[in-house]
Amino acid sequence: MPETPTLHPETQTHLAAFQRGAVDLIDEVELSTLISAALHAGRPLRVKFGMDPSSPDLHLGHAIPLMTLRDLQALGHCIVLIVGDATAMVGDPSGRNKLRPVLTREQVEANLVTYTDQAARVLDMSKTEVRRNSEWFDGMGFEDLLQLTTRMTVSQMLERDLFRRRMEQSEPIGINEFLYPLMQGWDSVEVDCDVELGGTDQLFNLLVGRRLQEQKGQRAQCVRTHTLIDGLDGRKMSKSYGNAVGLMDSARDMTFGVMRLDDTLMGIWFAHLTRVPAEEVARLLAGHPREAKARLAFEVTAFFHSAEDAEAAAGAFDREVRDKALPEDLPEHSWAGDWGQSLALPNLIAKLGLAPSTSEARRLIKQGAVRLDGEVASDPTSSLAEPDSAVLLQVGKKRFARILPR
RNA sequence: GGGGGAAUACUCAAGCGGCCAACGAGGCCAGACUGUAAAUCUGGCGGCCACGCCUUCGCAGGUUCGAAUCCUGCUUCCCCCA
Repeated sequence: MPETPTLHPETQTHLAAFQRGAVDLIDEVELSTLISAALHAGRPLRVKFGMDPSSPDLHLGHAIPLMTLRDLQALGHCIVLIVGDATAMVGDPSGRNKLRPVLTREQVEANLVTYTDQAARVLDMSKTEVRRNSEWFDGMGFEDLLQLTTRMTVSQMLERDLFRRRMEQSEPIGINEFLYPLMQGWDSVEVDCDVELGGTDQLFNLLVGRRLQEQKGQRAQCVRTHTLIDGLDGRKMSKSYGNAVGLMDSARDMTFGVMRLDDTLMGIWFAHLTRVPAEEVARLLAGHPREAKARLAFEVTAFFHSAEDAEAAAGAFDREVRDKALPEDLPEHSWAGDWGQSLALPNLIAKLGLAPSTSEARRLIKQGAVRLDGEVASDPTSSLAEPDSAVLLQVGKKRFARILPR
């Protein structure tokens, strides 16, 4: 980013908060003017951020913009969180090549609660303005809707690469999906937005806001996009890929999760999810990757939990994974009455939930993944007799159970 | 309104009427190796009272000794023309 030496230092500080981690910043000059004007007038900027009410489980990918919003909040700006309850009934086409399922109002409300609970781990919700866009869309009549649609043409819509791609691949595009960018843009008009934040996949939608505001005679909002963070394995982070670390995860899960991160992604994670100074990050990355990652895991975990919890989790990781010791809180199961004198090993494993089916359990046994008191049990036809003392059953590296006598 | 296509396991995607629990890829699981990963190598991925049995290829029927493969109807989607 080119420094602009003529800026007032305070303006510079505020601008830096927007710049940090930004991919697109439209337009930087506009924004710095806006900032200094706001500072001068002693008014906060209205920074809009739309939540996606269709996926209530937040993960670290979602934390990236929230961290920025947090910084802005600390600088005194006003965060306007838009709950797209009206848009949710349209279905956001972003990032999906398929039509999205449409949500009901009830689902949206339920998701909103979960969402804000989670966002509160990063943001000060008491200082956050939460608006539902049904506030203005519910009252809109058919004529107003038509008016809205006249503001853009089909070819303008098709500029969006996602739509174009879907056209080319003969995949369906619902007419309602064209409404989505318009609605999102209209939100900006309604809340008199100064700056809108969104993922890089949102750029098109964000720019529609500029267009609509100008058409309505408002000052066009500035737009700032952030990286969509990759998941642990480099693919887009998503719960459905199982490569995500959730914001509500326990300190332990968070630490263990981050430690699974691909080495090459550590730099990005440091930059976006921690506020460790850049020089220090560089130093860490130059050192042993394991140390760097341990630090990353600590920073992230400590932020969402506490330094103590993070340390404890790090300790557990070292013991259990590095030193291959047993976890401290092994699930314990007593020998059940209806298991008889002895039970076939595959069935036992399935009953304890260590494998989804006896068939799967058999495979695991054949592959040498199962240990009884540390001894590999590789015969799927073997069975375990009711024990007189605790027996340790291990399936793979992560699944354990202690079987106790009745 | 007319015409032409498509529906297969988590995803993508093969599949001559028998040799199909169904090629392949991704993904996932396990083992080895490691710095926790990644990469690499190996094996596996419907279920069960398990050398056998049962249920799968959009849904419902039918033809056949035998169907994911043929026929009929239905449902959903896509494309083209109007």
